[in-house]
Amino acid sequence: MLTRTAEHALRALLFLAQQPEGVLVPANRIAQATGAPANYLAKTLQGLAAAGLVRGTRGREGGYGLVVPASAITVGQVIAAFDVPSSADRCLLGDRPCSSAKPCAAHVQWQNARGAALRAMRTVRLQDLLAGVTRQLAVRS
Amino acid sequence: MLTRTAEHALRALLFLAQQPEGVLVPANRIAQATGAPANYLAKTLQGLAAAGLVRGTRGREGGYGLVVPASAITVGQVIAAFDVPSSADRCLLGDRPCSSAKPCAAHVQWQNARGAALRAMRTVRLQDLLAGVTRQLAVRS
DNA sequence: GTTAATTCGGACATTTGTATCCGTTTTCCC
DNA sequence: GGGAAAACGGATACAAATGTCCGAATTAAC
Repeated sequence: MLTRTAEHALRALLFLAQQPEGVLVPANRIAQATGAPANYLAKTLQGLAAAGLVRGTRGREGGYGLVVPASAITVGQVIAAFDVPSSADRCLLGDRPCSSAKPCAAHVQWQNARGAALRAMRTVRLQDLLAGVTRQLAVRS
Repeated sequence: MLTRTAEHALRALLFLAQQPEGVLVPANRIAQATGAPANYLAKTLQGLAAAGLVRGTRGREGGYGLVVPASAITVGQVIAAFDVPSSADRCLLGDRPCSSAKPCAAHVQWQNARGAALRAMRTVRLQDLLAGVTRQLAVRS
């Protein structure tokens, strides 16, 4: 369902979404809070930054923060930020290449099925997952 | 969406579903028809046999055939036959373990979202993907 | 300025998924 | 019974994902 990297990313984003507006959290702290390997999460966060979901600020008192509100980020976006450029879709039936232009007999049905699964992920926003979570107070050490 | 192994498996099953009832097809032939690496597909087919979806018959004139009709196999089953025993679901929020018994705040929402995506795959049967495919005649060399 | 805290970026190590190879066993055909 | 065709099953090789390490570059505090 979720690649491991995307799962780390999702946790990190959910954690950031619980921070008060404008507060930056360093990668180390995020890793500690979400239980992700710190060094790897650092890379993952850079990926999220490249995708425009978070912004990293260097230097002392720096860290990461959401660029976009949690109501505007879907799980589908998070997944999409980490999947490969999608290997030129092979035909479900046999060897030949399969495109919308020259579809195989199963093409449309398969597209529909995949679409339904993706839609399910695209319709869930981070905010939805946080329903019932009381916004965390700003507690800095 | 689909792991590569599951994709091979799905193609193999769809190919078998197009065979006339009772006809066995050797793994080599399936691999050739679906464009999968022959040696690896052999292993994959053993997995499908273990899952009870196909049956392998040894010896000359042997091969693989569906155990269950295409109308009774869902894409979800094929996926499930090849994913890991599902690493004890970690909580979406933070480090602690998360279960239905002691759910985190995001637990229910996340379960629902995953459920919707899985349901989309479970509702697609192989037969649905083969709509519009004329059943292939038995042409043995 | 100097120092500490932080993101950046590359190089490397480890693990897991994918693929290959080869011998063994079973079964049919002659 | 002997040979060929096939599924089994283990050992190994390759590739990609995941995780680790370390030296920059940047920024704020003092």
